[in-house]
Amino acid sequence: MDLRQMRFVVAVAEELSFTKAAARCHVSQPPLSRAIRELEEELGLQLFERDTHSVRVTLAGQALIADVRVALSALEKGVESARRTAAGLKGALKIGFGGSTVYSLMPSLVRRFRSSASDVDLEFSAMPVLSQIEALRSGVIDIGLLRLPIFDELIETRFVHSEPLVVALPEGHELLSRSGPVAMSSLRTSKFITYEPTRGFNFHSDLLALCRLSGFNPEITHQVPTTEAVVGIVACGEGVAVLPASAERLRMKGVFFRPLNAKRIPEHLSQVRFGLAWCKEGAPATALQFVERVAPL
Amino acid sequence: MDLRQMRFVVAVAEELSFTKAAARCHVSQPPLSRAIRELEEELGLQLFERDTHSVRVTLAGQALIADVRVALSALEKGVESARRTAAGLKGALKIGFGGSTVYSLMPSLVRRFRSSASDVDLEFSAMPVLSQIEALRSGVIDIGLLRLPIFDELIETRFVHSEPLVVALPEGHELLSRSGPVAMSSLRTSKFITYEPTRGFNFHSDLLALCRLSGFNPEITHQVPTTEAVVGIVACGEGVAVLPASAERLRMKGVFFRPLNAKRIPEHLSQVRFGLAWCKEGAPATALQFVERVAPL
DNA sequence: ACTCGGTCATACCTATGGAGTATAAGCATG
DNA sequence: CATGCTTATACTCCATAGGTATGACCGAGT
Repeated sequence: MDLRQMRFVVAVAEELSFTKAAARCHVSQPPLSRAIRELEEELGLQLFERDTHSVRVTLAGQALIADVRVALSALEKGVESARRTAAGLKGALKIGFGGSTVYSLMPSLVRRFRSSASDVDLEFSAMPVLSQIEALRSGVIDIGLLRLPIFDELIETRFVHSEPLVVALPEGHELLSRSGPVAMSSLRTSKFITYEPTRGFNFHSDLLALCRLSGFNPEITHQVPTTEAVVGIVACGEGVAVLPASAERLRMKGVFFRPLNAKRIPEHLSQVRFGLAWCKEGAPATALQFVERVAPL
Repeated sequence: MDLRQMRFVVAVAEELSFTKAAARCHVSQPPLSRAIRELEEELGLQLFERDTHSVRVTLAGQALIADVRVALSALEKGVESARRTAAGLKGALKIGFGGSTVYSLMPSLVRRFRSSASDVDLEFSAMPVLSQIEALRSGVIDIGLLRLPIFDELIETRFVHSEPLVVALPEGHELLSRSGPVAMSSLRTSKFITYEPTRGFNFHSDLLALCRLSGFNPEITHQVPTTEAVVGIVACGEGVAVLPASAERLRMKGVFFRPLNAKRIPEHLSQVRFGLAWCKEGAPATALQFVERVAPL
């Protein structure tokens, strides 16, 4: 038995006519007749009862055809499934997210992706940016959601959106008496809480640049890995912090946020850029699909 | 895609080697390599990643192969199913049973058949013998369980077993004072209850022959269609009845059974023969299978 | 009753392509 | 570096799927 015979048999069973079935299968009638006769001989079973004017399906034929239909549709499904897998619309995708991306970037991106690629099984890992880069290289994650820029020759990135900076001030801080943006220079005497300086994650150095631009070197009292930790320590009254605006969503008792006055600060310092990262080589199709669906060029 | 390619793909995925897969498929390696390359080209998808020393299945390949396996096994199942259907081991079988066959013949035959042909859907119809013959000819039933002999040129029969005759006597009948077999001649003065005389069903005429053999003409007071009715009317005290031994299983208040003394009675009259009947032409395979399983020659 | 139109089966030819053998090319392992 | 395994390529042969032409058969319609 081969696929050709399978399709022929199904067509004859549906048309109850060799001629019509042949037309449907885009072959002439004699080859179809012969193919079916050969199949019957191969199986040693009569599948159709036919005389010169009518065709009936035998019980054995019905039994066979029911399963042939199943086989044909499984095949069709398989091809479609393979296509979707190759296209990255089906399969698995491991997403790493870090820093404050969870507050703004991740939910909207994942929702957007899910709505157009519902067959992809997502797996999430919260991890700091540095770990993300290593995780990308080792295949632990396929896509990283993180702060840009990243400098790694094996990693490709794409910008998604940027946020202004805000200043987190502890309850009782003198600057809270005035409303409106806070100038960097007015933080000259404050103590700073910030992220740990890690390779590839440059928020720390950006803070130093910001302060120097305003003519002072910040006094950094604590360096912790996560946004939650930074804001938590600010809440303790230990100091102030400069953070991406989405950190404002972390409503924590004892902490108030003010926009940072961005006048006279170059954009690459006053805006935090977020985006995607993936391996240039060996990234699964789902990752590339994610990139294109979520952040088309 | 054709079946050949499907089998090749599955073999390569399982062996992770073109050479071994080719051996398993009983072809040499080059045709297999080519077939798979052609399939990949046809689908526009890479199914295997291969270098000169190792073969890996791509994600798309895995997706395809999963469904190909389903298709292949559906096909195998279909062929098997068709074979069983053609052989009469699968499908439907309509069984008609009549008279007293339900007391002995039917349960044992059906159990025997079920144990060896569990895929056949049975359908039962209780019907008198005459109706069975017509039902067989019209295809309402495929197999009849009935009293033999049947004389119909389109119907074939096979003997299964025979029973002796018994006499059903109403409570208070004089012959009940003695135990042991009852001679036909001692019923000379009794009134008789018997089956309706119907074409093809010859119990009635057999009773007349029995009585005449003992030198009397029976006085028949009631003629009813079923064994239950005959025994019921005996229970009313309206007369006696001669019945197949299995009728004894009809334990009815006011009725007692005695063996019929079979001495000097020819066997065709003293024994009731039961068996199967089916159409000589056009009987479904399940009916023929039933006959051979249940009453092999 | 007979012709006509439609059906499925048969005969035969052509050409596609599947299978084989021989061989090359590439990468591990010793 | 050589050997031995792998997969890929080149080329030939023939089995067979497909086509055209035709035959056999049956039902419908005149």
